[in-house]
Amino acid sequence: MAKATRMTRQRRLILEILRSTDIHPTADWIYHQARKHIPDISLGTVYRNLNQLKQAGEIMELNYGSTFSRYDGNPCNHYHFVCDACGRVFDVEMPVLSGIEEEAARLSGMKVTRHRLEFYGYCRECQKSREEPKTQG
Amino acid sequence: MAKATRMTRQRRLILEILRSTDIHPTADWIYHQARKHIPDISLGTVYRNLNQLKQAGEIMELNYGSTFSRYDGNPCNHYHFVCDACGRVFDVEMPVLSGIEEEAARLSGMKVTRHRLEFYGYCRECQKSREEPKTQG
DNA sequence: ATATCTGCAAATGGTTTGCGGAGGA
DNA sequence: TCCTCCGCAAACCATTTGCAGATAT
Repeated sequence: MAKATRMTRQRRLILEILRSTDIHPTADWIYHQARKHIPDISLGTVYRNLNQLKQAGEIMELNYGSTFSRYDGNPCNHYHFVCDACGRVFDVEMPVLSGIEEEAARLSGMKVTRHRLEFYGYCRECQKSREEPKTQG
Repeated sequence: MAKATRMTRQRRLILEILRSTDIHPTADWIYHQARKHIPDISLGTVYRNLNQLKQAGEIMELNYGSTFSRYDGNPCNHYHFVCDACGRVFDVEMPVLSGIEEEAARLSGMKVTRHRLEFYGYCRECQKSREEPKTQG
């Protein structure tokens, strides 16, 4: 049977923080937010709870090329856009592709249980800042 | 102007190793293969060249949830399957989705330059080993 | 009551980097 | 020639973990 878990102050706070933002924060950002409410919470506790919540299917861990993970409080599958310039992650309001997991399963012979789709490029802000300061060619 | 680069023995060997396998190896695996031909090659050199080749668009770095990266000698976009049990990465012979980057750009307002699609589940071998040793309920 | 969780701090481990010497163009 | 690259080894840094005390249930 599954191991029993406790809803501690720390775990509840971390989940609340993650559910109330859409910036896909890093563990460190969550840690600093959490310290505003529980000043002596430790970074280890943040990581332990993020892993526990992930295993429980309450949140998702995102790892898109950077040296650190970001976390998403929305556990339902959806797609992301990652800015190559600033590294920020945004949700893409696109309907989840239907039938694509079945197609991948048929083509590969694997048992497919989920899929992940990400887009890369430049976000609106970074597009702008690339246009303005015309560097000499 | 772009920085000049040299095709050293080490770089050529690393690219050859990566081009001649489809197992999407780790840096360490590449390092051990390379040592068979250049016994005193260093892991640092492997990493430096992998990064250089990646920047040159010759190879791709894959980071799918594990604590380490895997590398792909095929620089053209294609899709992958990652086994949740053994961690191995396989190519999926599925045509690249057309028009999806444009759709994401339209929906999000971002400048989309590329996308990545991954499937997760259990590979053929791991499906088998999950069926056989019936654990008692 | 007691097994899970916490804060603390040290350990881990994949990856990066500074250095002085080597070698590709 | 000379500038990029190499091997070596130490540094880096996000994440994990051992421990002893705290706490949710």
